[in-house]
Amino acid sequence: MANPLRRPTTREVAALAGVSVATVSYVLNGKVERVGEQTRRRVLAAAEELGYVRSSSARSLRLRRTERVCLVVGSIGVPAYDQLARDLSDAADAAGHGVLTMVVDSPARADKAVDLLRQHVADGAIIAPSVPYLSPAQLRALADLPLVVMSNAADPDGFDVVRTTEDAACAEALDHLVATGRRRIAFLGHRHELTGELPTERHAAYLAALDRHGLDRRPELVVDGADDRVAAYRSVTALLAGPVRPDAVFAASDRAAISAILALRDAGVAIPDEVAVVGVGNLDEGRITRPPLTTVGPPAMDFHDAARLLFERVLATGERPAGRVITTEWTFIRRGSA
Amino acid sequence: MANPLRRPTTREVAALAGVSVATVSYVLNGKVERVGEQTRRRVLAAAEELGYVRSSSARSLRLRRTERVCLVVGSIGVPAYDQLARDLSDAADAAGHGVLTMVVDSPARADKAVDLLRQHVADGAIIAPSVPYLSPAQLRALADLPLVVMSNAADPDGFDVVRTTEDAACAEALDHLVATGRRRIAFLGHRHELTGELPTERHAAYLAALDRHGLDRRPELVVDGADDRVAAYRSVTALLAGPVRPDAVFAASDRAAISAILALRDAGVAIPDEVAVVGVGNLDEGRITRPPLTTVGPPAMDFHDAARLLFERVLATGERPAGRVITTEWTFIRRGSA
DNA sequence: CTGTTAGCGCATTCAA
DNA sequence: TTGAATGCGCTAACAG
Repeated sequence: MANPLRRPTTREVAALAGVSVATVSYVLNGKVERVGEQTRRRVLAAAEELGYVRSSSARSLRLRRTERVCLVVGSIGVPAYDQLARDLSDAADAAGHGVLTMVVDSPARADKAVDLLRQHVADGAIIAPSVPYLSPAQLRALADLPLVVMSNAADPDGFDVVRTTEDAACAEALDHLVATGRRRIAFLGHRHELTGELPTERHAAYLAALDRHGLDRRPELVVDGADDRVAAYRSVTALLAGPVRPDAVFAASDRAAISAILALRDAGVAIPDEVAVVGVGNLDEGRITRPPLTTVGPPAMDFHDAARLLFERVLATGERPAGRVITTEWTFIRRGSA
Repeated sequence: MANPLRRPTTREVAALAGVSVATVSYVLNGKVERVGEQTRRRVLAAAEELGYVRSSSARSLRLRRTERVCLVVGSIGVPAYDQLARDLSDAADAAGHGVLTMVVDSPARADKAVDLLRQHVADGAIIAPSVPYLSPAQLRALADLPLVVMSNAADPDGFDVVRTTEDAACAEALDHLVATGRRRIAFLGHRHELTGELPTERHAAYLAALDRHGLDRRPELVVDGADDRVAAYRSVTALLAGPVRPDAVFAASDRAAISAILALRDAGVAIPDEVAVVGVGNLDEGRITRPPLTTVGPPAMDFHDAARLLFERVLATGERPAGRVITTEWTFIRRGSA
């Protein structure tokens, strides 16, 4: 198969430098106290000359750790993940670790990701929010690995959990819609929310709010679009031409909510007078829409806590910490669109 | 450091099944012809009972390959990368490989990525388009590894290159702007384009077009925003209030161009009559703006070719293929905004 | 059909 | 301060 490209080994470096492999290892790992300055320089020169690069497999095998962590996301192209990746990378840099990202966008990929993680491709992992397709059983299968799960659906079980109060915040947003007279509230969901296989909070919050206020559940008002700006735009446009004209749109993502605003404006619908719009996520982008987007989310995108939890686990030397829970406060953020 | 979680090994599985480690290996690797059905089942049962998972380090060390490939991107949150990740994952699935993604969003991260790649964390890699911070020298340092570089700035040198004709397409777009009477064309660039450290085609195409048509280069018309929708919106808004009011905006990304359209509309500026807008990338999202976005890009997002090149290299058994070049046709796509 | 054995490249103990 | 020897867990050649 793969061209097994031969790379120089410590043995060859040792030979060239006229020392033993042990000495090479000491030099390469900065055990300065164990080797003389002369030797050190000779080894470094030899390594340089041969273009030596250490083998991560051999090193990980010997060390029983990879010095890498993994970020598991549901898709690339989600703005919030960007910040998560940055915050995790910062923490990883500080710990001298690398960061690998895995994209899980189908059940098959979830299996593959779990396999790789169990095979110890990294020393720990953060499961980003809203990675569907990863079942509780799969999470449990990973519990040997230092793990931080960002989900409200998970309970700590050998791993840490980072939660949000989005449930309550969504409820508050929906209550607000009803309190301001909205009766035909549309829901713009993620694809996996609409198939009904995977339960999700935002859809559940929507249904609960309807029930709580005695409003009818109208299936024709529940449409697709939260993962895809174009789909969201089209869904809302279609809604306006449909049999039940909504007087509010509750979108499961800010991206979808922003598309909804564009669609409504293009259709000449007044926001929020005729149709109110609420998103979820508190993207910065919501500040530049007209009207500015009313949403539900954290006050600021900040994932340092999650990263910290992960590295506390990854670097833990003795007993593993018990499963911890951190809760990030989400609130209803009222701007102009509702 | 890391809790070196002890996992069962083939040896233990072998002991429990009452066979040798070789037999376990045969069973686990599907060498059906080498082992009897009875034994096979016993081994599988033992592995199951112990919760055996193979060690990727040990396996990679022995095999001299990881059965993983790497996707190197400049940031998460770029819509085009989404499709690239999908196309690469499809090819990887077919080859039984895993996909790891690395985010390179600073020179330091570029170094780290190059290190990991050289340490053979994967059997090959695709460098996505517009990953700045990766120097030609670093690319050369990686040339031992099967590599596909998506860049117009690179020449094949032990690796394959996937190019686009965006140069010509940008030129055509800019010529069109000038031909339709635009004289004060603003440029909305990526941050790394504006610092001047890293040359980029789109900025170069912009400057070349100005020169070609004898238009003044006006530094105040060159602004930031191509990486960030909010920044783009603000840049354009600021431009409208500035000393030199543009009559066209050439944005280095469609995301920025879309923000430009929003900003112009919010300011009551007619598009394209008063100000024309052109983006780069041909995102689907450009179809839902008002007016629809005029852009430069490929007819469709499709990265199968790049993925194919990579796996041809990764799976190549004999001689490595010489560096190949594939060129993707980009065109000027005229819709409503210019 | 199954077992024995020799490394893959590296870090580390123990002697010198 | 340095070197020789050992083994991390796995696969594959060879022997039986």
